[in-house]
Amino acid sequence: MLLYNLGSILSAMPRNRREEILLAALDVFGERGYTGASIAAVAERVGLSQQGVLHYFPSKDRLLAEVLRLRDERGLDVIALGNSGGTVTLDTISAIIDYNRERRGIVQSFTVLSAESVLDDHPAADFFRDRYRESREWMADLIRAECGPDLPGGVTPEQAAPLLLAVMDGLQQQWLLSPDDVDMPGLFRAFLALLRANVPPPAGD
Amino acid sequence: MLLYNLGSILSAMPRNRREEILLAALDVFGERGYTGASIAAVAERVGLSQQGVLHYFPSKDRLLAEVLRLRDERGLDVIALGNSGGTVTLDTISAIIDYNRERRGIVQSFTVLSAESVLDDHPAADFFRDRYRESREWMADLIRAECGPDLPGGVTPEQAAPLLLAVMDGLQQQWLLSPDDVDMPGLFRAFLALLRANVPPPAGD
DNA sequence: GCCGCGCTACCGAGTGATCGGTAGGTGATG
DNA sequence: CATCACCTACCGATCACTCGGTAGCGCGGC
Repeated sequence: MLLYNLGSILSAMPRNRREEILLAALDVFGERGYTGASIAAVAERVGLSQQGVLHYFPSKDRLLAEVLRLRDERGLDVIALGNSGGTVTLDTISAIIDYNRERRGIVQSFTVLSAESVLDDHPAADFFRDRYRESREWMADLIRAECGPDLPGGVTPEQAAPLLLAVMDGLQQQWLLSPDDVDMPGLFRAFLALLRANVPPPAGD
Repeated sequence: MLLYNLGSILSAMPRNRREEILLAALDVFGERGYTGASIAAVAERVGLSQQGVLHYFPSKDRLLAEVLRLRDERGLDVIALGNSGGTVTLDTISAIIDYNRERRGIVQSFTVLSAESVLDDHPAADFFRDRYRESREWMADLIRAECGPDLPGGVTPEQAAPLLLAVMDGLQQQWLLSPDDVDMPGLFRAFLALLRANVPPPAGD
């Protein structure tokens, strides 16, 4: 579910130490997972001591929270940026996935963190639970607007929405493991083709 | 020691220590992830010392490897169980997902471990990479056998296979976070309906 | 029958490394 | 003189893993 989370934010030069740390932390979380990551590793990446990082963020949990908050704040801009002025469509999302293929680190960070969040008492659980809920609603609206209320096979937009998010997540998972075997953008477009297939409704109507 | 005898009397199925450890490890890995899990936690769950566990499995990596092997065996059992003697179909997979809903711990273990495997140098990376590759081929065959070579929207079975696996994984992710909001089996069947939208339902039976 | 011998199944104690986090300081800037 | 930025030093906990045992069991020899 890497929708808001595009990489363009990260390529920008960090303005201050705080932000520098947040960017490094996102990288490290993506490489080792939240549990496996250490504050010291983040510190090393920005040329600080571990306590230097703790000066800006009082705990590892808070650091994670701020990393996620940063993506939330900035990510919405990116979608607006992706199709300047127009409405978001399924093709916009498709374009985002195209772009994601070149930002493996970011994809991995969010895939890892969201998957890890299902662990017992994980500090990011609420974040991702809310995020999925919002995304499902948003996607259902988007699908209905584009495909109408009736999808092939009698599927509803409310059903298609979690399926679409699942496809995004699942494809990222497979792509991260075998980038050469899995054509993530092509497969996502194939899924869109399933949604948009013109199939005569089974019975009357 | 009398304790051993007592233990085997109390447990319904007197399994050996190795297997006991593997089952406990699967649980612990599912709850804390591989990185976050400790050998000591596994040991405590089976009433051994940490060194007792290391007596059976020389390292944490090896323990993980054996756990995954066990899970694969069990998974095959479930498939065989789901349709005794017959060929595996998409509905068989659907039945497995029904069954999985009542086995949250197992689903979580496997979801967490597979997601974690995309981390750099993760010991389960090869396992899951191979497993996905095999599953994609197997699923493509299965879809072709059931839906023919042409799916709605011009999608091929080779495209539908990774999509189906992605849907399974992604739905598990959402379901684990919000079990009450996500009807995993129903949504999976909705995806199957998308795949079968233009094929007439099989006659007979 | 019982005695030693090797084998399995563990455990207690400890290794060095690393973890997240605290306490208290220093030096530069204002 | 105060505040910020960041440090050294340290803490207790925990990590995977090693070492060196010991207790019980089966087995062969006498």
